[in-house]
Amino acid sequence: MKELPIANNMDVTFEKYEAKFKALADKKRLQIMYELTKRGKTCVCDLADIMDMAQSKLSYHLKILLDANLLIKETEATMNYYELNTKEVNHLLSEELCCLFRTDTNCC
Amino acid sequence: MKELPIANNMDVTFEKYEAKFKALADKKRLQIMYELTKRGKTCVCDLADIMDMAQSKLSYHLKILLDANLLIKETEATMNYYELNTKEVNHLLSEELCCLFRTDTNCC
DNA sequence: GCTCTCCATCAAAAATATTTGATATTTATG
DNA sequence: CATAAATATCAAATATTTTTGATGGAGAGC
Repeated sequence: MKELPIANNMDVTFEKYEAKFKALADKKRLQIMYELTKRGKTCVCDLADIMDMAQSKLSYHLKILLDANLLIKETEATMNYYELNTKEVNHLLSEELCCLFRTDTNCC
Repeated sequence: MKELPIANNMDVTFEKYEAKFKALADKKRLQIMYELTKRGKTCVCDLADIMDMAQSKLSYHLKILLDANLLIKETEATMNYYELNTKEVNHLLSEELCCLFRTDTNCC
């Protein structure tokens, strides 16, 4: 029976948050979050205009945010809509960051 | 006179948070934060033992956290002590993350 | 069925970040 | 003063992430 270092049971936790912070660790992705906070549910094509970003590049960044569970995706016909995963963002970020990346009733 | 895109005044903000989230976006660095949350002010040599990490590598990661203002550094003689920048961490992270990376009176 | 729009995915290239081992700096100690 | 301990920094090697342009699939309209 292999002994594990004490901190090892935390590894899964660290990995989980690593993924989430990695997703947030990019200017462009923060701007995507910001735009979605302001605009609510938005399709990729509109977002491509707003962000002035090549479509494949935008898809790449959206996927990273989606995989981190920071966004929610909905498909309607040929269009894909993305919106903020408010619950997850609120779980992660402070009240003070709400103006930027959170949508709350009692904030700001 | 050059016109700036509307979102440009936010760029500085996005860059600021990009740097902070980048610093948090690493398993090892999250573990450093965790250890410092538990232990308080700790010298690099002790941290190297705890983290089981080469000294130059540890210094590299500490510098990233320090540059992001997530840690505070104090020099005493030949030893360098690091501790959590509680204020900054609290400004960034949610209450729910306090058990891991925040030191608060009324938390957990 | 053909063509168009919307969007994800892929592979190659480019850019960044991390690791490693060596070296330099500072202070303490004999 | 010589040496040792603690730590930062540097440069080269690796590894990871991001960008780019091309390709393909799915639904809508003709």
